[in-house]
Amino acid sequence: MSQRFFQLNMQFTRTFRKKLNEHLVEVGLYYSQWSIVYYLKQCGSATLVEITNYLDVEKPTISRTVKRLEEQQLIERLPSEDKRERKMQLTKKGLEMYEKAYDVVNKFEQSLLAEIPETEMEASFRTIQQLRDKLK
Amino acid sequence: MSQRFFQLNMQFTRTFRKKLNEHLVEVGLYYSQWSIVYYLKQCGSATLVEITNYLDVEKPTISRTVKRLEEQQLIERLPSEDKRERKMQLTKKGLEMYEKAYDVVNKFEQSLLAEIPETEMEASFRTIQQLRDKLK
DNA sequence: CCTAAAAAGTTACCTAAGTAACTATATACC
DNA sequence: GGTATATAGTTACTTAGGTAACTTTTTAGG
Repeated sequence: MSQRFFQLNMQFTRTFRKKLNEHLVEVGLYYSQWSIVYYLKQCGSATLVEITNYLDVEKPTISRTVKRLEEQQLIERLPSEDKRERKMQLTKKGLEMYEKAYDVVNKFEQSLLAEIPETEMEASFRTIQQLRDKLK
Repeated sequence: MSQRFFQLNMQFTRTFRKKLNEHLVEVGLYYSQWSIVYYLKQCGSATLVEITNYLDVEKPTISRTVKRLEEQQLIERLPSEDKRERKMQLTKKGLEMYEKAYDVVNKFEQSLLAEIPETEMEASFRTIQQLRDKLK
């Protein structure tokens, strides 16, 4: 049973990402980009290391995705005292993108959640949280 | 709350794969390879399309991973009537690999599951299963 | 029987995530 | 103040996943 849980969950997240990407095509964003745009909206601005810590993804991966977001002019660099760091924030265009993408993501997630009891979701949330904490 | 569940779960599976890969290094296998070896052990033999359907991963991805497993002589081709298909099975070396990797994976998964109540795990399993079914 | 459609794999090329090794800047310590 | 260490980010290269387009073989329909 335990075996199967992890396998099932790996498969689910793979398909989840795939389907969400299909929906995000219409606004011109990938899920990986969305997760950074989402974070920057919440916190206003952040360095690459801060994004790395929040998403728990390695620096080179973040570096590349941030580069693409900058090329699309969805985010921009902020001046900083520490010359090593790149502090980024959403541009006006990025904020508009956030609004559009939020709708797409939210609609998709809500459609999945319909009919799943809240208590079950809460139990699942706790479980995944505990599992994640153990990994660290 | 729902928002966070998907984000949390994506992050968890990413870290899960990473850590499991670190453990699997000692037997010389990647998680993606393990999932194919595991399936071939369960069903005896399978074509690429059958593996594709079981894992819900696209054909080119499976094709590449199978190629590597064959190069490592962990799996081998079986003769088949349909000249299009490649029916694969574990070699003797592949079976030995299965045993070693099974221990690694099982130990890792059990260590994560310790202290998590069974009822919570069952609820989580049902939830992920329902979510996955909705995606299809 | 012959041709069109379907199915199994492969190839080429895209994004996503990882490690290792590097540069440049900032901090700590003697 | 000068040197060693730590931190931020990048570059090069790996595996993992995806799509689109292709070849080869099989199946279906006329």
